[in-house]
Amino acid sequence: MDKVRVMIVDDHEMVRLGIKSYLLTEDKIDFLGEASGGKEAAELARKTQPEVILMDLLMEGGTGIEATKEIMSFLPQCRIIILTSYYDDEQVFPALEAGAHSYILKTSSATAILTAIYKAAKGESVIEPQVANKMMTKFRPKEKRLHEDLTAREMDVLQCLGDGLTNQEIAEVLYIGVKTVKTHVSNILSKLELTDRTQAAIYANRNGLLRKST
Amino acid sequence: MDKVRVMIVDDHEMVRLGIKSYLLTEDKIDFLGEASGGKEAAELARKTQPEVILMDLLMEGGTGIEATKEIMSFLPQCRIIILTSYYDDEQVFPALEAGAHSYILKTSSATAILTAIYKAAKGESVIEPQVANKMMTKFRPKEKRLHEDLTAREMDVLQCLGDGLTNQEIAEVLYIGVKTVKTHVSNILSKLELTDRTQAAIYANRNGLLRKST
DNA sequence: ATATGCCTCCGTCTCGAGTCGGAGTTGAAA
DNA sequence: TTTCAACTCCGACTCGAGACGGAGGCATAT
Repeated sequence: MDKVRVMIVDDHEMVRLGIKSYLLTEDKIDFLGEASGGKEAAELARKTQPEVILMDLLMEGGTGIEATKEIMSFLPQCRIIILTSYYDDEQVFPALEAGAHSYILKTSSATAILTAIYKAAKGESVIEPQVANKMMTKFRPKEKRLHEDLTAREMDVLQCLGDGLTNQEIAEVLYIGVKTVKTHVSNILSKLELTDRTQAAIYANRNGLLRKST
Repeated sequence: MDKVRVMIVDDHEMVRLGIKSYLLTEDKIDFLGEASGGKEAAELARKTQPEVILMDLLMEGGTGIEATKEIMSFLPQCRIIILTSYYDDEQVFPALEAGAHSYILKTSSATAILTAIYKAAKGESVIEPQVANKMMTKFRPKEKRLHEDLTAREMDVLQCLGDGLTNQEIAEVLYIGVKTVKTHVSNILSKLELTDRTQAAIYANRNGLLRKST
């Protein structure tokens, strides 16, 4: 069997150093190079055509998700292993949707990561048990992303609710009548299956649906 | 000048590898060893008497805070540099109170970390600008921890508010009358300088004041 | 041309939320 | 013992919230 062609993407120089120093001691690994950001990663992947990419999720200037999508678009046979620090990351799903192949934690031992690389090269997925649990809990259809049924205007109102504004205040912010605000609020509560504005405010806060100007 | 005696504490094997591989190339660094947890760190520190310790904040089985406290108790002249992944960490203050000397992010370059080590050895502190900003925002007296004026019972009610319960539901949960709940809610709004339960619910959610059973 | 969906607004009605003032109980501190 | 803070409860009052039904304007799709 040939060497496995691997590249690393991570904005933490230390993490790159750590992985690299380990990979270089393995004679079945062909270390192609490293990148510190999404754009750089795509370029490097285009040049070196890796079989496996170790990709950090959280990077400054664009997440690993976008990089994953881009790379998958021109290198679909490439196996991308997501490396992340926390298992309660909200980005597990987007990552897997983007085409990530495995999802492992940085707390894993170096040997576990090596194993993941070899498995990925053979087409096998590696998902941490902790991450798998999160996935299962997220798969309940109800609580998933209920607010995507909202219209644009309703989203505006919901964001105001998340800031604790009264109907009157919302009306002033959005330049509409109080009655109109009430209509929107009623529709929001109905669509989100909630009973009052307080629960809507909590929903907005827990799902990060807030105005930027806050 | 003598070599700087340094040890590493981190439960991520890769991070230890990365830092170690870098430190070993520096001839002004005397690398004493590494530990993966708080207890192990304290033992190693006792044996090797390091001048500088690079300590991860988030570790399985006890945070770096406790380890920092323990080490400072028998090695007060030791400079402990906290290494963390995120700057919005709630543990900045506890860490500094525990005796941490510097607070830098893992996103820092390897050279920046080296600089921090040398500065720490000379007694200088290094605080990331992002962390410093967080500190400043936390220091504003108003918005600081306004909810610590609340009584125990009021905290109970606030936690229920944070879950979106009505007065009636809160009364049932806490085995008290609705009127009593109203009294508590009024006092809470007054103490937190808010106008209605919705804002209280937002406050509770943004400050992590929620019931564990949720 | 008709239909559909969204945004806007109106009036009415009910009900929970919140304020205000007052009051009894307990337990701990002075 | 007295004092004080916290928890509890009451009644009466005001007001915003939310439900419900109805309606017109406007854009897009069919």
